[in-house]
Amino acid sequence: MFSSSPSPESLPELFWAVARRLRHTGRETLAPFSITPSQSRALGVLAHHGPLRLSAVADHLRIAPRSATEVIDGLESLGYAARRPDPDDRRATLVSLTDAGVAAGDAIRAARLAEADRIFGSLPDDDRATLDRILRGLLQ
Amino acid sequence: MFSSSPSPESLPELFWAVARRLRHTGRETLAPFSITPSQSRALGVLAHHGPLRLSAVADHLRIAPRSATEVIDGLESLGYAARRPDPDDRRATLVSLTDAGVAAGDAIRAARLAEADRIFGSLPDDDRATLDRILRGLLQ
DNA sequence: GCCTCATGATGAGGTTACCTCAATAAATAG
DNA sequence: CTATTTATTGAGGTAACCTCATCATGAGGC
Repeated sequence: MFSSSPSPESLPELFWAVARRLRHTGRETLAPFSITPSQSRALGVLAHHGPLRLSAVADHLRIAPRSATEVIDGLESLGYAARRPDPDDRRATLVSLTDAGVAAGDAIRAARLAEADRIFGSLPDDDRATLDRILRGLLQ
Repeated sequence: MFSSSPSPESLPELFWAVARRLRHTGRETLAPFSITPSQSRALGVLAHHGPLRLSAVADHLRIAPRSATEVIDGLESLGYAARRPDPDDRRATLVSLTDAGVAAGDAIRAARLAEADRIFGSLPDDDRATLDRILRGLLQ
């Protein structure tokens, strides 16, 4: 059905080929939790920072505030997050994880760790360290 | 407006941070051509393979045939591609690049090369080779 | 030649993850 | 007290995919 893909010849192409593979296994990791990638990112942010305003969630996810509303809507309908008014500012809404949300966050984190290990764990230690160093360099 | 991003602590996170940067500069590279990334991919495929059936384009892009129809619609409305009936099969449509399409393809290719050089060219030669080797390993 | 089944493209309609712009309410500065 | 700013959300839009149904054509069996 699909043409055989030629092995990528330039670094960007190679990089994107690996990204595609990572995205694919990432989707598989998330599938059992029936959570979307962006919801899982938001869940991670809330697990890490505790209750946040919607605008703060948007900030951390680097998306528009309006988009954070949607992501949190999703998490709320899954029973993983809850909104409550910010006692300090009646315009604002605080989002926090429910117990189920915390549990899901832990499970997803564990699954992600296993996934990372499955993919990057195949590399020898020094390659992992080198990859880390080079990628960090590409980030400036 | 945005929170300062913490430096990623795991390889996948690091990888995605680099991907985000690459995607961003990729968008900037493509912007002057007012072509979308998927249209540019299709243009590349047509430049490389010559006239193709829509289904073959879909194959190379690894998308559903129906989606190739849309991408080619876009390229056609930009004046970069043209449809004509396949003389060998009256069900099929051949897509080929117009002169403008070929020119745009060349310009985009050059811009992409410059972009890759700007990003990966900052690495020392041996790092580039090592990155190439490690990424290839991650592809299996 | 006719019938059935496979194939190529596309219409209709859906999804995800974003976006902008406008509205509303509440806070704050002058 | 008024003007401006801020926090969230409704309305509506986009890109890049998808599936399913439709329609024409091609190809094989008899």
